[in-house]
Formats: sequence, C-alpha cells, structure tokens
Amino acid sequence: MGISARKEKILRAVVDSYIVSCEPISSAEIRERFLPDLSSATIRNELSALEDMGYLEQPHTSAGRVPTADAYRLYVDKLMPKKKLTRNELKTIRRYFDHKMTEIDEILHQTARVISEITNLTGVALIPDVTDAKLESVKIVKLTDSLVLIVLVTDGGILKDTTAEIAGNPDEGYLRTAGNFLSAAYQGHSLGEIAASESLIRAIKKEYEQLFKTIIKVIKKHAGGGYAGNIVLEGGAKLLTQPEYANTQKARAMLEALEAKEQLIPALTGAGARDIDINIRIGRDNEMGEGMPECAIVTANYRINGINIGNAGVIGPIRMDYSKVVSVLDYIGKTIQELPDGERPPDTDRDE
Amino acid sequence: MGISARKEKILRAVVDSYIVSCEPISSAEIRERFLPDLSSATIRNELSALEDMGYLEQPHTSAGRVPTADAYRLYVDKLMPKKKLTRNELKTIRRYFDHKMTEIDEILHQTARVISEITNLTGVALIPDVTDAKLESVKIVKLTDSLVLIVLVTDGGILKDTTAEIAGNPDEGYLRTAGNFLSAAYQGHSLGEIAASESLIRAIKKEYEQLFKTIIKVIKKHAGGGYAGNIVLEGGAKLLTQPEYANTQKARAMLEALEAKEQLIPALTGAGARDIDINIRIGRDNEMGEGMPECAIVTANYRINGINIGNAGVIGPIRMDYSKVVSVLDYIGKTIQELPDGERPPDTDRDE
DNA sequence: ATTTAGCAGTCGTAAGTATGGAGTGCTAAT
DNA sequence: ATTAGCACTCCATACTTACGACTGCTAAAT
Repeated sequence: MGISARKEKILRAVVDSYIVSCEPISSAEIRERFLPDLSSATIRNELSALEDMGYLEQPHTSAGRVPTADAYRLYVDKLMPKKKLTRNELKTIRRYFDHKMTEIDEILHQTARVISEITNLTGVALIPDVTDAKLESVKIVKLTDSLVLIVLVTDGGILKDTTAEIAGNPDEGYLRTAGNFLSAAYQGHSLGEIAASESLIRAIKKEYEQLFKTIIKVIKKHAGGGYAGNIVLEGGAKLLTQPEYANTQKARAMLEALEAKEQLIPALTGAGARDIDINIRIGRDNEMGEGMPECAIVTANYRINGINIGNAGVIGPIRMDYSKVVSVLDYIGKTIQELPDGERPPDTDRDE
Repeated sequence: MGISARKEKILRAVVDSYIVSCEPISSAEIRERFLPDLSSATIRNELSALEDMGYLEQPHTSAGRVPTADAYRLYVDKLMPKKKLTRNELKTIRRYFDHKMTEIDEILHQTARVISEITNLTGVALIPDVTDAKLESVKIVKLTDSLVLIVLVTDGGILKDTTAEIAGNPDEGYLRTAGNFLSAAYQGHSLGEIAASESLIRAIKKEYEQLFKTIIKVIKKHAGGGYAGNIVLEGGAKLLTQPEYANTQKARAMLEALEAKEQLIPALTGAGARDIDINIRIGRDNEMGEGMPECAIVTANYRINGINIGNAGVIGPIRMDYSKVVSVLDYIGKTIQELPDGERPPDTDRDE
C-alpha cells in the first residue's frame, strides 16, 4: 500500500532538502522552495501524517521535519531523481582511469579513490574472494638460496603471490618442474577445493612434498582467510566534513568502525548484494552489524567482459546524496567496462 | 647556557603532568604532586622566569602553565625519564612479531600497527626507497598469453613485482633467457642507475628490446617515483582519542594531512633523520612542512643484521608521551633484530 | 639574598534568567 | 479538502551574576 502522490512530493522535498543542508525543514520552507501551490497549513497536515507513518521525525516540538531511515529507503527505491554528473565530475572520473591497469587491486583502489573524491564520502572497495577462483597455474620462482616466490594464477587473471622460505636450496629447474607438476595436478580446481581437500596429497610425488605443503599453506592463506585485508578504504577523513560527524564522539565511532575492516565484511557482502548491480543499504545502529554505527553503504558490483572484478562504493552517513552516488557508481561502471580496449564510455564528451 | 637544576625539575613536572592530563598546571599543584619542599610562591617565581625564557605559556592570566614546543624539545633532550613498558605492553609487542615474516612491507606494517596500538597514536612507517638498492636478478614469469610478471630482486632481499602486458605471446623459455640476460647485464647496478642510464641499451640484443623497454618502465616506476605509496599509516582514528583533536576542525586538518601521504615525506625524511636511531621532531604550524598542522613525529630507523629495513614511528600531537614512545620504538627494534633467527630479545621475561 | 605568607586583582567557567523567533497544532472559516 | 489565523512550545542566544582558580606583588621571615 503506497502513499499519495502529494505525500511523495512532500517527502521527496524533505529528503532533497535535508540531503544538502542537514537541517530540519519547515512547512513554510517546503512551500516556498518546492510546492508554492499549496499552503503551509496543508503541507503541515501532510507532514503530520507522514510522521505518523514513520517517514518523518521532529528533533523537538518547534522544529521542522527530518527524514527517517524509512524515508531514505522509500526515496532511493521510488522518489529519487536521476542526477546528472557535471562535466568536471565526468572528467575527474575519466582522468582516474585513463591509463592501462592490469591488476584488479589497482582498479579497485582507483575506484575507491575517485568515488571518495567526487562524493566527499569514504570510498570503499571489496576485492573479490578467490576461494572460488579456478587455479590456472602455479609458478615458483627462485629469488635467493632460501627464498622463493610463489605465484598463483587463476582464471579471470586474478593473481596472488607470496614469498616463502624454503629449505635445501633447490635449483631453478627443479622448482619449475615442480610448478608445472602442481599446475597440472590442480588446474581447474578452485583454491577453496585445493585448500580443503587432503586427498589430492596422495597424487603428489614424494619429492615435491615439502614444497607442496608450503604451497598449500599459501593457498590457504588466500582462500580460507575470509576477506580481511581485501577491503580497501580511501578518504576516511572526508567523513569529518559531514556535519553528522561534527561531534567527535560519533566521528570516532565511525572511523574506528572503518579501521576494523573485518567488521565491514557483513555490511558489504550481506544478503541482496549478490545479484544486483547497485546495492543500497541504509542502517540504523546495529542494523549494519555488530559495532557498526548508524550509516549507509552504497555499493556496485563491477564486471569487465562479464567477469566479476569486485564491489566498490561509498560508506557515509544515512543522509547522503544517493542520487549522485548512484550516478557516480554507474558512470564508473561504464568507464571500467571500456578500460581494457582503451575505448571511451559512450556518453563521453571531451572538453578541455 | 643551561637552566638551574630546580628550574629543570619544575619544567619536567609541568611536562610530565601535561602529557597525561592535557590541562594547565598551577603552582600549587606542582608543589603538591612534585615538589612538596618548596612553597607555591617560590614555584610561581620560577614559573614566571621559565615563561620569560620561552618554555612555558599561560592560556590566560588566571590559568596554570602549559609547556611550549621548546619545553618539549628540552624535555626529550635532557629531562625525560626512562619509562619502562608494562608486561602487557611487552607481551603485545612480542605477539605482533611472533611469526616469521620475510617481507619488509609486512614487518613495517606490523610495526606501525603495534606502535599505534600501544601508544594510542597513529603509527607510521616508511618503506625504504629502492633507488639505491642493487639489482640481483630479474625474473620474468609468463602468466597468460599476453601477461607477464616481472620480478626484481635486489640486495637486502627487497623485492618488487609488477604485472605487465606484452605482445607476441613469447614462450616461457624465451622469457627465462631474457630474464637471465637482463640479470647478467644489470647485476650489481642500482635501480636508480638502470632507470637513468640510456647507454646500457646498446648492450641489449635486438630481440629483447621490447621486453627491455617494458622492464625499464617497471624499474622507473619503482626507482624514480619517490616515496609515494611507500608510507604506511595505521590507526589514524586513534588520534581522535587525543583531547587536542576534540575540536573537529583540528582533527580534520590532521587526518587530511595524513591522507595526503606525500606531504609526510619531508617530515619523515628531513635532515637529521638519517644517521641516528631515534629521531624526534616537534613542530609548530608549518615547521613540519607545507600544509602540515602542528604535530610531533617520532621515528626510529630499523635494521636487521645491519641492513636498513625502513623507518617507523608515531605521529601525534606535540603533547605526547615521548618517553613511552621511545621505549616502544626501542623495544620493537630489539624484537625485530631477533626476528629472522626466531630468538627473543634479551630482556624478555615470559609470563602467561 | 632567598623564600614565603598573605592578599588583591584578573579572568574564565557555570549557572541562572530573559528574550526573540521559528515552527507547530488546532480551530474555524472558506 | 484547504487555508488563514493564532496560541503554544521550545530552542537558541545573549546577558548577568557569582564563584573560584591562579597569578603577581608586597612585605615579612629566614
């Protein structure tokens, strides 16, 4: 059961206004700026009704109205205008992506950075879990007598490498052969499978056993370990420009939540985030997960040539410019789509 | 020309007190807590003299005294007590370093993290410039048909790797040979030299030329690029617990300075930081470099087996517990000294 | 000559009070 | 159903007062 068109107009006015000013808005101001054909008294009646419906709140009796989290929810689902980015903003985004990038990490870092720059919120990116990635090959490179570099290449070009110490000073040929052997044995299996299954050990020749154990350890480190360390944040300090964090108390709670990145995982990966392109979650205290302060998270899922390369978005106060954020995420999606071919996104206009 | 012993005692009392309370201290309180044998009037006279000498300030006429930056300088150079870390703190440090770490990056990350945890300030680490590192070998590993991994191994075990796209789908043997060839040609030369000199190109066989150019690009990226990206920060939000940043204005200035990591470079690498083990710089506005707010930076230079592995320390308000910070940096130094051998630092006592 | 007690003077902080105005809810008229 | 009008609420601001924390100075004591 919906609400009347007029109520929607008024609610939208409240949210639109509050998003930029962070101040309660009065019936008179709504009339003046958004709905001059109605009297303030009528608007007041509607406001009162919207308050009863749980969409608005008053900080105190003689103050204007402020949207609730429910109002934002309705706003993003139904009322939100489609905002266009300015030329400068488009240019900024393009500039961030105008050189070749081969590593997913780098793309996501850049994405988080540009999101933060444009929205003045904290940019966040989630580097995808490699547990389900299929192993293509294992390369083992000798660095020094006791140190090797283990490189795991997976489908989608994801790449994980780690140095490991190794005993017995094996020669390069041996390591190469071992790498080829392991590649052959494991090719097509996901890292998760490899980390989990003990049975595959049997297939391994005796002479590779020590090396094998080391590599399994490396794979486990990447596969089993959850997302910790795979969350990228850019522009944490930007949040302090937002008036809701003028109070140091709240600012600290928020920044601490950001520093404990693991806490963010449920908020970034929760239900619903999987299949749709843009995911907006608006949460009061503890709705976002244990210890997370009241905030909103908007993320997009990015793909290149159909291959998932990760999620990126913003984290900020519930009062944020959702429309702009969505536009930014959208345009970035188009931009990185075209990245590998060096093409420009279709709606690009070049201006000096 | 020094100051009298009694003045030193009083100054130390002021600083010691201010470090923990962040409140101006009165003559009466000094008498009570530090120097019961003197009258407050005498202390008042001395305070007045110290103020004339530039070591103390009054926020206003009827307030107690507060140390100036000069006072901190004198304090760390001469007056500071040697504080012992608590058992818990020692344990915390040891826990951070109780597993094997082969990568310098990882050690410095951990260092910054533990420093932040114990001091409640922002931990900072500077990963050393590789411009002067001598190249030991170049490894080129084929990942996919068009992608190779270029690994640069330098003396001291420093390692830089980057993926690069490459045309012509060369086979593995070719890449290995090319790697060996380049290793031989460049071994012993510093990355800086290699990046700078064009003359070495002549020695390169025609067939390696394209690959060579790619690798030079990679080396230049690491060698010429300055420190950007080599600065590690941990615990930025911790600063908000410090009373000097209760004011959001100042907090933002500080956090923004931290985000623009490049700005930190002069502060971390300035004159004097080179040869001594622990470097304390206490700066008023702009003394630390353009755009840096008033703050203090304490760093230590860490070595393993005589090889420099980087600097790490804290950044925080001028009012910080220098003694504790120095103790922490010191103990970390001992701990990572012993890291590769798995030994414990000498003064370690194990308690459950 | 140094130290100290005593006291006047300064100034910030906290608490209390008054005022203005912003905004609402309600009522009654349209 | 809408709206003008008005009484009412309550916050923000400014102003005042009182208190008390410290100092600096002077004069006496050591």
